[in-house]
Amino acid sequence: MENVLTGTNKKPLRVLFMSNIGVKELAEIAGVSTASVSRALSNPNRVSKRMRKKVLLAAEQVGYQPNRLAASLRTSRSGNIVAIIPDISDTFNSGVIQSLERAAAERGYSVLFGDTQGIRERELVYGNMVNSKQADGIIVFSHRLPFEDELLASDDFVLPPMVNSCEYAHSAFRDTSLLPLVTIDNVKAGREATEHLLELGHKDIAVITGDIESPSARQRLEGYKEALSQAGIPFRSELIQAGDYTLEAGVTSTKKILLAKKRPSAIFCMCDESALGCIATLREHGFDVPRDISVLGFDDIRFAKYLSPSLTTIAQPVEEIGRRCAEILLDMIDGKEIEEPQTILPHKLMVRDSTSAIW
Amino acid sequence: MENVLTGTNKKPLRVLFMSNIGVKELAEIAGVSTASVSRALSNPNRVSKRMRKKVLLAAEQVGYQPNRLAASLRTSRSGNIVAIIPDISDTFNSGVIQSLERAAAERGYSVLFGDTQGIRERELVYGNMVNSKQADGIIVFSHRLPFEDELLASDDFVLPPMVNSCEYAHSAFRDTSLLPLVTIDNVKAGREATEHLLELGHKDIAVITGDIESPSARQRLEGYKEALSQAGIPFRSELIQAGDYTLEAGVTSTKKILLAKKRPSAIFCMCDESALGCIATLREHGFDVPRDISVLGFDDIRFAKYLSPSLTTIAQPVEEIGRRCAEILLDMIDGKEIEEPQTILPHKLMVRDSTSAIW
DNA sequence: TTGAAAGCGCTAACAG
DNA sequence: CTGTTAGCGCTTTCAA
Repeated sequence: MENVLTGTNKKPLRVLFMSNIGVKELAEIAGVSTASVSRALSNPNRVSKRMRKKVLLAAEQVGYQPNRLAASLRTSRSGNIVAIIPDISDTFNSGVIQSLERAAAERGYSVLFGDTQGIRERELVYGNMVNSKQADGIIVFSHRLPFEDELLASDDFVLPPMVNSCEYAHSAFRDTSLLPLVTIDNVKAGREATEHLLELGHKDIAVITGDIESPSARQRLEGYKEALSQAGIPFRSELIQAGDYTLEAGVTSTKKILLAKKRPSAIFCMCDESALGCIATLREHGFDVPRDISVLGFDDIRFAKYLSPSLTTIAQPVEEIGRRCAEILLDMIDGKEIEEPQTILPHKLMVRDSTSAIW
Repeated sequence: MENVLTGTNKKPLRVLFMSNIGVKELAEIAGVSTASVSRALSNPNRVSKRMRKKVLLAAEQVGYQPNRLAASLRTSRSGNIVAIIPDISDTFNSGVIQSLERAAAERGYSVLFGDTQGIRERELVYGNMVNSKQADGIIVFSHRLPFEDELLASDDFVLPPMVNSCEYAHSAFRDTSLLPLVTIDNVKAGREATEHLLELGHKDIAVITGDIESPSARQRLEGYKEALSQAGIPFRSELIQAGDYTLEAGVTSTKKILLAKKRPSAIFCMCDESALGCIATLREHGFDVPRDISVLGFDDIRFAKYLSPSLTTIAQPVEEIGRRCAEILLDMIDGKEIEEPQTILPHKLMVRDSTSAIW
């Protein structure tokens, strides 16, 4: 199985993808030991300059490609992290993912991504990748821990390096208060969104929530209540529609809202995609936004400002959320102590054309 | 380093994440050989029922988790494929990715994704993951092969399992005619899009193209020319604006179009995101769509129909594209012969509200 | 600073 | 059908 690189010049029957040379062959070619090859390549400053040069040159010449699987097996570091995401095609998520991936790449890590569609089974599959050594850590985009309850309840089970993105994971079987997370102040954001509408003179403000199981949605609703209460306006539960952070929820919830006896003059949607569905539905039913009904979104997704009308919304620092998640997770993997588990990033109300004064 | 599982009952100083038991320990516990353990777990039908039962039970009891890295090293199958994508937050791409990932998961594969931002460097990094055995195959979303030209030019280098998604990769150094790809008939789609506008009475039809380097954009333009020529309308290059399949290109190209002496009555955008930017810009300049100018998109992204106006566009079978890409790639990895490298899927013109008759 | 050698955890001959 | 054993390609003691 010798080939051109080792001197034998007869054409091999079939050259596989690239020269399939390992440390051993490379060491032979360079005339050094495998240990030196490994060191020269992975710990360049632990060998002499000459050695380094010799090895690097040989590696270059034969197009040596280290087998990272073997290295991982030996070092028990896979160099992968896994991102567990309910829906990767969601515009807000994909923005976070993008910066996440970039930040991870900068530190030499790749991102495996698992789109779970919210299916428990699939969460478990991806959560298990750390067990099976395919990944060194996990970024969770949902509020559920990707492990069997049985496992979570066990004392023998310690959570692997893990970071929560934009959510507060909780479990009946495990204290998650120390789980690092990167998010915004959702209560405050919900309050500010509502205050904006109140300032415009709206009193009947409907809400299309995110997944009501999710702490982020509950917190935003909390903020809504706070703002209402501060303005002396009673909370009316019939104005609240349970959604799930999707475009479709925006559509169906809006239809329900339109059936109510007293129509609200404004709708606070807990994500921009829902707002998009909401506006489309309102238009379909003959209502103009914002003239007849104001709509306020959440996230400030990439094209919120290009919609018609451009969307008033709460901007989340997508890029920074992703980056911080990666940084914290990689720090954990490196064994660093995380001083402050909760990273609360600033949000910002973006006032555009989908909201207007009621008179 | 014995622990509870092996009988010693003193609490270990620190229990690592899960019982760190390997085939060897498991074999001992089950009272069989490591080979049998491996077989029972990976090739259940190659062992007796009793053996299977015994091993599975023991594995269950101790919470055995196979180290997939080790298995991969041994079998030289990583179980990963890598998707090389210019921009993962692009709505069309993320739709394809989603189904791709699902289809891969069904066959036991995970998807590593690399967002390249169109940067050559990063393409090479991800392309190299097959060399380093981290992935078994590649799905390329761009028209560039993710390998150094030097490598491509070399006879010793054979392409790894690879599939092109929605594009025709080409290289000056390598014949890519046999590279499997999954796409639609872009020429025909471009023609049909244009014909739709012609039928509505439009004669001055501007185009905002995709990346002009990309075959898909060229083909769509080809179709545009064909339709024009068939209608006896001369092609005018000043109507063509070079874009790059982004929202921002839609904005800037539209501004340029509006500066022209003779304003077109319709604009054909080669992707929906560009169309979104186009429409927003037209509106900003006081033009109503479709009354003043018709706009036609491409892709039929998830929310095209919810935009205002809802977007007339060419629908691509996103779900099927992703699935087919995965299937073909995995077949290649499994060594199956691919009978037909080109998979051309049907597209469909979706007529909505952003286009209308000129009179 | 370098080399020899052990072994990460698994699978796959091969032999029984 | 089951067990013994030899590695996959790398890193990392340990000794020189």
